[in-house]
Amino acid sequence: MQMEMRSDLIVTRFPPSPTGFLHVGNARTAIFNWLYARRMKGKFVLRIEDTDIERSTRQAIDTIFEALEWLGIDWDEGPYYQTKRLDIYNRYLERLLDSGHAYYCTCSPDEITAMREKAMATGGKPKYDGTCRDKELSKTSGAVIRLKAPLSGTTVVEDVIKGSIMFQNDELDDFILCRSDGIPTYNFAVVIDDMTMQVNTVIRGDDHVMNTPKQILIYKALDCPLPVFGHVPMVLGTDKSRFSKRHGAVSVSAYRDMGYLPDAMLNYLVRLGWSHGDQEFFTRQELIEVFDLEHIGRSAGVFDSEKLLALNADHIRATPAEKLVEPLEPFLKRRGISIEDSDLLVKIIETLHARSKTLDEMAESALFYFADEIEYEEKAAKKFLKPAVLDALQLLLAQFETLQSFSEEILETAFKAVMDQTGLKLGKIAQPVRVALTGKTASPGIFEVTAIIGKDKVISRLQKAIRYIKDRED
RNA sequence: GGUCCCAUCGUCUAGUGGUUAGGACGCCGGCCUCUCACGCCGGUAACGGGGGUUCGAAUCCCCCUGGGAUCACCA
Repeated sequence: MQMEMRSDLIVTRFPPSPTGFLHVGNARTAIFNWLYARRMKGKFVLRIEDTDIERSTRQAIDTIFEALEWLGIDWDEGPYYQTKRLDIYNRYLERLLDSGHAYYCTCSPDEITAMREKAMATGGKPKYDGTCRDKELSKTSGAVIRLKAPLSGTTVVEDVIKGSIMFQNDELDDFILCRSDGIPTYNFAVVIDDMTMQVNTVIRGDDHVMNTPKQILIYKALDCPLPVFGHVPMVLGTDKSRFSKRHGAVSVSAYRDMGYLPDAMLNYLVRLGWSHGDQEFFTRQELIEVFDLEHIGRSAGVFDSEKLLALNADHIRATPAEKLVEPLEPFLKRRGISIEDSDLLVKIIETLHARSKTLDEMAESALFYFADEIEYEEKAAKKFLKPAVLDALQLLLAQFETLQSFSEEILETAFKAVMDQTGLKLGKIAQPVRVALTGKTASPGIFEVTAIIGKDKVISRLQKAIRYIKDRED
């Protein structure tokens, strides 16, 4: 094979077909390709495989772009669209026809089906029988173009992940390169695209291994150097079948909407099927620095949403509160809350930081800070808003009313004073106050909560609690 | 069914002939503590089966079993 002087620049690609949302499994192969390109200081190209005109939609394309953008995956070249490259495919088709590596076939779909069924019935392989292979037909409308594939010998896929995989050529048949409507088929378009886009590293899903020998045959017919192939194992659901809707959320956007951080998603998806010793947590930058193809595993992996959730919590915790303001906003807005004071929001986030596994959960937990009126959880009120704490609450209210500053330190001394006066321990006072201020039995620290809610609201919430207790006393 | 791939705790995995088989998620205890979390400490749990090779196999070979992928004018 002729080796022209090509640079050793690594070129990878991600070629989604726009027939739906971005599936996490596809996202993972996109991530592998992207990370490898970044790691190798190479190039990552995006290509839209829209030759299935029936099922491809503009909306799907936009959804995929959005999901990639959210994940922080950027591309250096493209997006290319296969439907805009028809003339390029035709040029190579001509070349194959001229060199005798391809031929026109006029067998009808019905005839093909018939020969396939016949072969099945007689125990043979359901392949095209080569009826038109040597007829040297010329172009006619309705004809397809087939590859004149070798009848014997072997084709070996040197896979960087799986090792070498050998196929007998007689298992393959003269598959179609170009459909009767002039649109190239997947296997042909992929090869021409990868070739002309200088893609030299093809990392893709396991489900493509059976296509690879066919594609290699096309490369060879064109006398072109082969790219490096690497087939990554599939993502499975808990029942070990291909990860799909019935297992739960499968689209990247769904996880975005549930309040996952893109870096957590990235981290999880990469770690599913790739490892770096015992390390579990990776920042985006770390991944770019250490990702490699050698440590991609050979076996399929089950998508574990529990682990993703835990990892998301880790990433939330590792993100400074200021950086969470923007991503959190949509989740607040969804609950009718819009924040003009981002300093306040930072303080709020700091109290929820270690307590939230998702942004959605964080927004939900933050609700009491903004409420005009606190609704008590029934059990909480019943357990803590009792006459026995009335004195303490009233004393605390009196303390608060005299306070000029509402800092955590000063608040703490106010609580101390009430503890001394009543002889109650902090826990006995903090819980009723917590219910009064948040409506719940669990919340961030009582001093920070009190400080953030602020004097006016704290006083009115305390007054409401006192009234509540008195009302029930009667 | 043909072809191809895969096989370590429930799950993600480390491991590349000699380890008390390690880590993480989950789960179960404990500590911390104003609640809930976080954090910390501890525990639970795995080499699918059978043959080889070898002084010695999770590691190498074969068979079986089990799982998965794919067999289109879809990608």
